[in-house]
Amino acid sequence: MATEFQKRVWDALRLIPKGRVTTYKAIADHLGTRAVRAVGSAVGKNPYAPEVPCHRVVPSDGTLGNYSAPGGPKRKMELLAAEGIKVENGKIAGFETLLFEYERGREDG
DNA sequence: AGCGTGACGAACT
DNA sequence: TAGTTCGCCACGC
Repeated sequence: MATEFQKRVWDALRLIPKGRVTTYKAIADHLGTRAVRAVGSAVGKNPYAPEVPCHRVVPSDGTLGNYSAPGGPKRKMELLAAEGIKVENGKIAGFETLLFEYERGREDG
């Protein structure tokens, strides 16, 4: 079994719509933490790989980042391509456009 | 309880 | 623009 923190992360990944991508920063902020490291670490420990779209998570840099799964970042790129997300030169095509953000109940905009 | 590491981020040089 | 460094929180030993 995993810790509560990890479950928070994996649950957040499931909120990512298909054909979209999010950033570790967004998740970290969504969880209320500032350590994107802790998030990435939890994502990497994601045992529900096919159930949790960990491949839809990318750094704020717009790059693929890393991938612990058997295949490496290359496999991650193919997974994104299967979602309709194209990757060029190891970076997300239209990253800022496909970027998905979590709602925080903001009303001021 | 303390030290080192990690699927990152932002600032500095 | 590119490379390097510190900080962050949680996990494992």
